[in-house]
Amino acid sequence: MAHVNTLFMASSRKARLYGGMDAEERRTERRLKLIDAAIEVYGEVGYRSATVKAICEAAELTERYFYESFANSEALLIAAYNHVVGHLHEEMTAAAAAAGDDAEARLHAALTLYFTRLKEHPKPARVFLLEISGISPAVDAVKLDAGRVFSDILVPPVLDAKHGDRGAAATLLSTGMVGAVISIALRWVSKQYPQPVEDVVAIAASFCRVALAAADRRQD
Amino acid sequence: MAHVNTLFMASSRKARLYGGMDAEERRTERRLKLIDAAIEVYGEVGYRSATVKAICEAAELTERYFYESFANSEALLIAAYNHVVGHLHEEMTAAAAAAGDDAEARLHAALTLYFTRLKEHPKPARVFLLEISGISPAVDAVKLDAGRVFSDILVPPVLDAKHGDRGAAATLLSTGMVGAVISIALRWVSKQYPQPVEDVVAIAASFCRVALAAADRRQD
DNA sequence: CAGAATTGACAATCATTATTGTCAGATAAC
DNA sequence: GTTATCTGACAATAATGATTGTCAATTCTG
Repeated sequence: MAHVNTLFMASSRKARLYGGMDAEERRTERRLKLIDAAIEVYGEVGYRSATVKAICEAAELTERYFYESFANSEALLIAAYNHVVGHLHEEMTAAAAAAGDDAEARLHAALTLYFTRLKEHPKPARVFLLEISGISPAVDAVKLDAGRVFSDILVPPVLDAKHGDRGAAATLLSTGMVGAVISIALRWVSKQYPQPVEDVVAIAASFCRVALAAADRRQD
Repeated sequence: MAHVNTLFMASSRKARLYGGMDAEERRTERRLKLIDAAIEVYGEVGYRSATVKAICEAAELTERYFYESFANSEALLIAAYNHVVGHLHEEMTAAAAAAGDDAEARLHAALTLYFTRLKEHPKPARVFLLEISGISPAVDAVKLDAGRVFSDILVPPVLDAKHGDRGAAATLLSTGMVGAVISIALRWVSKQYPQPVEDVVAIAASFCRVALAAADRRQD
């Protein structure tokens, strides 16, 4: 941000063009290239062994641009994670919506999309299943948040009428459900997809049904 | 090992006593002190920020003795993990055995012991729930192994008569079950035990029942 | 007590990588 | 073509912590 020419920002005139893009476009392009490179490199060697230098080389950019877009390594990990997971969650939501109103059918559709994408893209899969664990409190918080979204897509929450909030038991139920699904995914991915998608979906769904049934009971 | 006086090892004569202990006793005592100190320090600041120096200070030993007992930091983490988890598994097995023959009752007893210990010992709990994730392939393998043992205690495996092995689906089921229980434990611990033990046990058990039911079906 | 083994304190080395800084060459605007 | 801006390569700095080495003090044996 410090690099932007603040002198001319206020005027309506665009910044100087390079390769047909103005300054801001170039910056966001570089940012995206770094995120893609990060996913690639994390997928190869893991976050912990991924040096800033290696990521920059993969992105065909120099360290200078790394620090233009990210405060530090961890910020890039978080950005990459949100990039991958945000997109996946959008797709899952769409798949669930397309499956109609039946909770079972929606669950099945969302899970099928999830495991299908996991199989199609092993490297991003690695990023958000493996690399994200135990880095720092900040990263943990991001992961926790994503878990909540994931859970809400699979089994839409039933709000406690009294408190306008979900109860403590419901929180543990979705935690368990997400933990089960992620663990299954993790093993499936790291064993290089031994079972067909449908089989894995069926097993994952059986754990989701625990939360689903509890939600139904709470509805009454 | 290189420090042991090999010249006199072969003879039946004990090594020189210090503080009433012979050389080997002193070594294993130091090793244990290091493991205890590691659990303490990991519990305070986390594995990642735990320096060798800090652990040695907590153990009231110097770095020299660290490298006498462990090749590196990671080796100590693994030893500490196995120490904690091994003991816990023994207790769980005993609790299950004491509960008789009913699968449900055994499951309930094992889970109750598990969550009770978690609450009694927050620091060791941290070590094997949090600190163990994503350190290295070697550590992951240790964790995977412990997961298998944990699963077998909760829901004893039904072996496939044909292959003398559990099927692929059964593996994913136990993975999911363990993932659910661990995730629930993780959140419960990190939120400082908001619910009573029985409630948490009940929720965890509902996920275990998925695997239990599947095992029963396979039995027929 | 004399001598050997053992211990504790601490310095020295070594390795790794993030982060900042410099500068020459490339590119666009006028 | 000239100048200001932007870019890429790479060096310099800094910080951290693991690992090894040294040496004097302590504790045992005979």
